Parts: sequence; C-alpha cells; structure tokens
Amino acid sequence: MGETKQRQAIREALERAARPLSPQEVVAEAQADVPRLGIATVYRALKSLVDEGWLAAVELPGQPTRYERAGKHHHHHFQCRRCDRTYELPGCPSDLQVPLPKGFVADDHEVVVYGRCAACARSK
Amino acid sequence: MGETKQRQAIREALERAARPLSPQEVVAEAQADVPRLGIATVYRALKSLVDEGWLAAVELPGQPTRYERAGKHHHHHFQCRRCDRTYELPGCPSDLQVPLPKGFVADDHEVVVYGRCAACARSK
DNA sequence: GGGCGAATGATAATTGATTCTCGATTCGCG
DNA sequence: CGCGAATCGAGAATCAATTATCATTCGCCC
Repeated sequence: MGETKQRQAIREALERAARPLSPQEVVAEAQADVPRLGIATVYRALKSLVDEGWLAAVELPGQPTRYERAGKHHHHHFQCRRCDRTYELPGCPSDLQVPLPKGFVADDHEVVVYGRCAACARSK
Repeated sequence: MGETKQRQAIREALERAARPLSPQEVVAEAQADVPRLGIATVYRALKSLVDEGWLAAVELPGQPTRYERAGKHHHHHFQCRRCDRTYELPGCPSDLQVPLPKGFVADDHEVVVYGRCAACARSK
C-alpha cells in the first residue's frame, strides 16, 4: 500500500521546511507538487502523521497549531511578529530550573521567544 | 461618574484572585457580587481595563486569554493540566539567555510550565 | 418624578480553526 | 479492463471564543 502522492507531498513539504508549519503553510507548500490539494486532506494527513509519531504538534498562543518532525531534541520556538513564521531554536536555555510554589509538580515547559526573524529584521 | 457596580465587581474579582483569570472565571467570581452579570459586560470591561493599562492579557496555547493585574515584575505562568487554572510563577529563571540564529532579534519571551498545581497534585 | 445618555445583559452573529459529509477519483489487484 | 475500497476535495457544519445588536435598565441631573 503505497502512500498517495498528496501525503507524500505533505511529508516532503514538512521535511523541506526547516521550521514548524501551520496547516495553511503546508497546503501552500505542498501545492507545488499537487496543485489541487485540499485543506481537508492536509488536516487528515497531519493528524495521522502525529498519531504515527512522525510529526509533533507545536502550539503557540493565539496561533494555529504548527507541525514539525517528531523526535528532535528538547527545544523551543521563535515566533516572528512580522511574518508570523515560527522557527525552531536550538536547545533549551539553562535547562530551566523554575522555582515552583510548594506542592506544585511540573512535568513539562514551553518557551516562546518573540521578535523578528533574520529576514524581517533586515527589511525593517 | 462613578464606576458601575459590575465593573467594580469585575475588578474586585481580579484583585481577589491571586492568579490570572479567564473571562469565564471572572463572570463566575464576580457573580458573587452581581448575580445577573453578563459575559458581554465582562468582555467589555476586560478590554477597557487592558486599554487603561490596569490589566494585562496572558495568552496561553490552546486556552482562552487570561487577565491579570498589569505592572507586575517580569514573570511567567504555570498551567495545571488537571484543573486548567493558570498560576503566576515568581520571577524569570536565569533571565533567559537564548542563543538565537544569526540575524534574529528578540524583544520578549514567554515561559509556560505545565503540571499539577498543589491542590491537584495532592488529590492525585 | 421625569428625561437622557451611558452601561448592561440576553442572544444572535462573527471569526478562525478544524472536522464532517458526500459525490468523485484513484489505486490495488485480479 | 473493471470492481471495491480507500482517499480526495469542496463546501457545509461544528466549536469555542469573542463581538455586535438592541431593547431594557440604571445613574444622575434638573
């Protein structure tokens, strides 16, 4: 059971992009390969790729969910305020030792850095 | 022109709570003072309190916006996975020195710690 | 006590993301 | 080549948060 060309286009779009993509970005990218690709197909594929463990969902405040390859090292994200693109940041600063109020138990954390990506910083 | 009793109830609910509240939480709390308080009034009040600089909006992935008193020191938040309440965490760990890709410019950052709050950790 | 403009509250409308529906298309396989 | 199942794609439907509408109510002045 080979994979359909749309799924393949979707996976390739995600691998090509060096950053987490939103469903909209995925359609746009993957339509280079499959022009009539529908958004519903993208959502279906994203969901199953997440289930398979091939993709990881990245949630950001006020933004549609982004998707990136799963299995990377612990890392965080950069959100450009200008172009709204999300980028991956290498590693986790200082491995984050937050003092919690007593009784609280942490099991994970997220860091989002906001600003301008290289392209947007340049074009002021 | 004094402030209406509903606005007052809303402000008091937010001061009373030692943590950021969602609009829903605000209605629930403030209805202790004004039983027929409507959600629309809460949204209106929250917006204008933010405009006045009295409140700050706290955005979290996949959660409705929370509101807290503005003007606090730089700090971050804890999100309980069990009761969904958001708590304030004191200070910013290590003042966050994230290495950015070259050309990127940061102007802010957010840290969200996930886990269980004291009450929820206890009741397993 | 009545008049007025602003604020309220119940509900409908909007918005954006995501999911569902369903007819059309494609694929694997004999 | 042709069937049956799986997948697609377009648009409708859903869902949650938020905003708009509008008749009613409230606060305040004369």
